[in-house]
Amino acid sequence: MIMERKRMDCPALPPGWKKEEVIRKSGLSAGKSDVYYYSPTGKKFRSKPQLARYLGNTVDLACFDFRTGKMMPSKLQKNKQRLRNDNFSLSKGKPDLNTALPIRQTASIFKQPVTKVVNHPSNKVKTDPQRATEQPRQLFWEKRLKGLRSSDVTEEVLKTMELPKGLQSVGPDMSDETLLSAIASALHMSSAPITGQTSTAAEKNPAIWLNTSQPLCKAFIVTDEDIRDSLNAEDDTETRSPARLPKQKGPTHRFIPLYPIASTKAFLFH
DNA sequence: GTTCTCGGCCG
DNA sequence: CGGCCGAGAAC
Repeated sequence: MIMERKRMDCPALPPGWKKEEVIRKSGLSAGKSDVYYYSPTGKKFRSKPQLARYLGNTVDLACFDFRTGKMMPSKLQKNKQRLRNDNFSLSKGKPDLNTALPIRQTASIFKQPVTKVVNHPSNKVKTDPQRATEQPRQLFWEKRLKGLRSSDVTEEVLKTMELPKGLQSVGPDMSDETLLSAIASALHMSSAPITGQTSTAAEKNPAIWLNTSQPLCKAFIVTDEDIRDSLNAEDDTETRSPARLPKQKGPTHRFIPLYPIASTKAFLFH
């Protein structure tokens, strides 16, 4: 009579890794269970530290739950380090969303917020009330969103989304992953229209011409058809299909979000 | 010898 | 209470 001795595939680990749960059948701890993992070569692992030692940097186990075998983003919050908070919460926009984005990262080992001085007794710069509330942002700060994933309320890590081919990245990191993070963040941070980088100069030399209030993507066009497709995709929560490639002809609307952003706790940050 | 299993420590 | 690992039992 073989109890649950199946070696199950473990999707959170690289292909070939198996997980096994063994119920203790006697002794004081009868009924408890032990969890083991098997590498593709068959080596047995019986603790998370042991697993981490073996995998090294190849897999980030920070949010890996050894017992369940799943990625649990809440594990990240373990850090007793104070949450750097609310540099963005003062800004207008979508206050109901619990999203704290990374603040400026400097060459120093400490992450330091910065304040823009817009008026000072010894200078004659006029206060621009519109700019005064705006937080200075680090150029290409979106790069640091790389590797971070969103999760739903059950803490399942969501599948990533495909982006329309018509969306193109700008800047030093052209990966789709960062592009998606940049756009999603832009939608959360402000109710202002998302246009992408409308200046073509930004594409040629983003370090100089980048509009930091817009995400790191080229300007794009959204058609009526794209909007219809996007709304249809909303019904299909399982296979959330990507919005279609923006067309360049026909009646066009700018400034429409391409996706209904998944109703999640959005991005969890380290 | 290796593998399996439960005890028990420690956080 | 649960994760981790030691060590005796089983093979």
